[in-house]
Amino acid sequence: MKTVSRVINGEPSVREGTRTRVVTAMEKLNYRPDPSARRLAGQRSYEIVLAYNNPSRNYLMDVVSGVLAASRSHHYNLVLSPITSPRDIDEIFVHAHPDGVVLTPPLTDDPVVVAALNRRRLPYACLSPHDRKARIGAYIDDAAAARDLVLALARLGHRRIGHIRGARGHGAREWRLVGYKQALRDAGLPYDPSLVVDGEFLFESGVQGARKLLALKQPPTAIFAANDDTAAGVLRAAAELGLCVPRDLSVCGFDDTPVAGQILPALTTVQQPITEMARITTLQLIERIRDPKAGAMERIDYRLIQRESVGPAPANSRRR
Amino acid sequence: MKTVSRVINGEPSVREGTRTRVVTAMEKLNYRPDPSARRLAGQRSYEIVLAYNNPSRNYLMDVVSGVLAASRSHHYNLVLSPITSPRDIDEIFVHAHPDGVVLTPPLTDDPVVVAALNRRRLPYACLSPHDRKARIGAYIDDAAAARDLVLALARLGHRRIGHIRGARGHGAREWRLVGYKQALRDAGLPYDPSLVVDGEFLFESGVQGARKLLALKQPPTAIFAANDDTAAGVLRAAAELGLCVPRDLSVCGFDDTPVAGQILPALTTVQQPITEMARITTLQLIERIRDPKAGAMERIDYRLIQRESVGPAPANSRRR
DNA sequence: CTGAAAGCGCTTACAG
DNA sequence: CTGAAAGCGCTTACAG
Repeated sequence: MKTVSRVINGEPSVREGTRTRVVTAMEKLNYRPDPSARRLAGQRSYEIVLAYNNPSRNYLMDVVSGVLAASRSHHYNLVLSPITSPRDIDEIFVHAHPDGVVLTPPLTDDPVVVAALNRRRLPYACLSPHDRKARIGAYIDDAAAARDLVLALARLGHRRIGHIRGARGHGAREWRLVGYKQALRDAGLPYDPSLVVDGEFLFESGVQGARKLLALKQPPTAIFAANDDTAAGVLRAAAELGLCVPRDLSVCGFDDTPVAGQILPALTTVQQPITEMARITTLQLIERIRDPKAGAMERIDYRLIQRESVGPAPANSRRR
Repeated sequence: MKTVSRVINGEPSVREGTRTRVVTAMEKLNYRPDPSARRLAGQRSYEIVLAYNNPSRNYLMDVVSGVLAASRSHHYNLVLSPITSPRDIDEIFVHAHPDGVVLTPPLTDDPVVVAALNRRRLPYACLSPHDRKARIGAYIDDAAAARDLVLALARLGHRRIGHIRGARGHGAREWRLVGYKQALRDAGLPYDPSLVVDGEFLFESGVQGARKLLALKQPPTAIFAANDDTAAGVLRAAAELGLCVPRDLSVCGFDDTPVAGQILPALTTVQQPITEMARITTLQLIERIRDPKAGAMERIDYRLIQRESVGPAPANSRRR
């Protein structure tokens, strides 16, 4: 019995001949280990919780695909845990006794959540956290991507470039602002705080933010929205004001969600491979479950996507 | 022991006083039944599989929310099962031994899938199937909703109304065409097959379909797209042709996805409460798991959403 | 490297 | 209505 168990779980100390005989017999009998029995006897759940409170459906489904792929390939089950409030992080454990947790932003940087996990000594991995040190998971270099985007605007002659920020608590909010400022420095443009307004990664914050920016005495000729939904809101506000994009105003987003390619004009944006990032994050978690010292924070490549929403700065603005 | 088990599982034959004593003790000890042990001893998984092959992320996440809500409230776990090919329906059972399955379109009407489930005598419920008889689950009256939409176009003076259909295999594709034809009859308009083109519920099919329709000798003045993504594609094609919506062309979609309210112009569409429908569908499944004769097919209400993409028919078209 | 025993924490008959 | 026994199908020590 123990020998068969060893073969199933890929443990050492089984002679090759014995292993082969066991595997052959398993195939012949079409034997599948009973998950419930393994869990009960082994005192582990083989469950991975995906904790989320991110409202974006597109983002979440891409994450789910990646987590699912990684967990299945290692015989883990996925348990979805929408977190209504970070204080309710413990409600996870009512529905599951997971072997590990995958955190999505902004839960990745929520002190209450992280403390609860640490207290239980439960392994966890983070997708796109703000704080990348002492964490395992995956991320893209948001700052570099934002810098590339804004630098491209500057090269097209834009001198006043607005930024509508992401939602508080999201690491991406901070890193994308860092990249924005870096690009201004690199392009020799001044940093004007009035050109940076708050946002929430939502369509509505794009509308509000753009209205505020475009009402300035010296309005921007380009707006870098923290994500595509926000950028879509900017397009809406621009249309309301009778501005033509990109002739009168350049706009860029971030994420390359489906809407980015479908909206008019199509958005220049940054593509991040969310499914792949989620898969890698989950793989790190699984390594850590096996060995508390294993797992790393992996950097994943992003890609700039050039579409219709960006053009040269209006001629009159250049003369200023 | 048996008595406690009865209390936990809400079974009869426990004196009220005894029940209270058990419940009090459970709370005092913060006792939670071990799911693995229940599964092993009870020979059931307490798992519900959500099977899907629908590419729309928005739709799927709404479905997940509803299925999750219903299954949690009845102590079931949700297992996500993306079905690459209907022939691979059996791959579900590699990862789970579910007590029941929730089917989403177009799997709801896939004969291979349904046959596999019947063969295993596994309870299942359907969300928006084409065939509503002999099924349990939830649906909206797609035909009535489509009829309302198209009738509204006719009342605005449109006499040539195009339709871009949904994807093959989806019940909604058929029912929405039924409603379209019904509206034409009700409005006394002829049915012209050249005004109905194929589609796949995708942005790209909207672009292609609209190009085809607008290239007709007598092009339509209004297009009813089978869903919002398709309608977004229609807007794109219209813009390419220099047509102004709704002045030159009226467009309506279906589903009221986020893009419907964000696109320019915002789409007139039908809102269906997908999360609620998924919740009800799962509840039907849970009833059927308990009793093979229980469960029903519930009709859920839809709502017409009037926005900017629909207007009166162009004056010259009325003179025809 | 392999086998026999004990036990994971419940549910299911079954006896009272 | 309640209790004691057996068993669900594995894994974990432990002996050889």
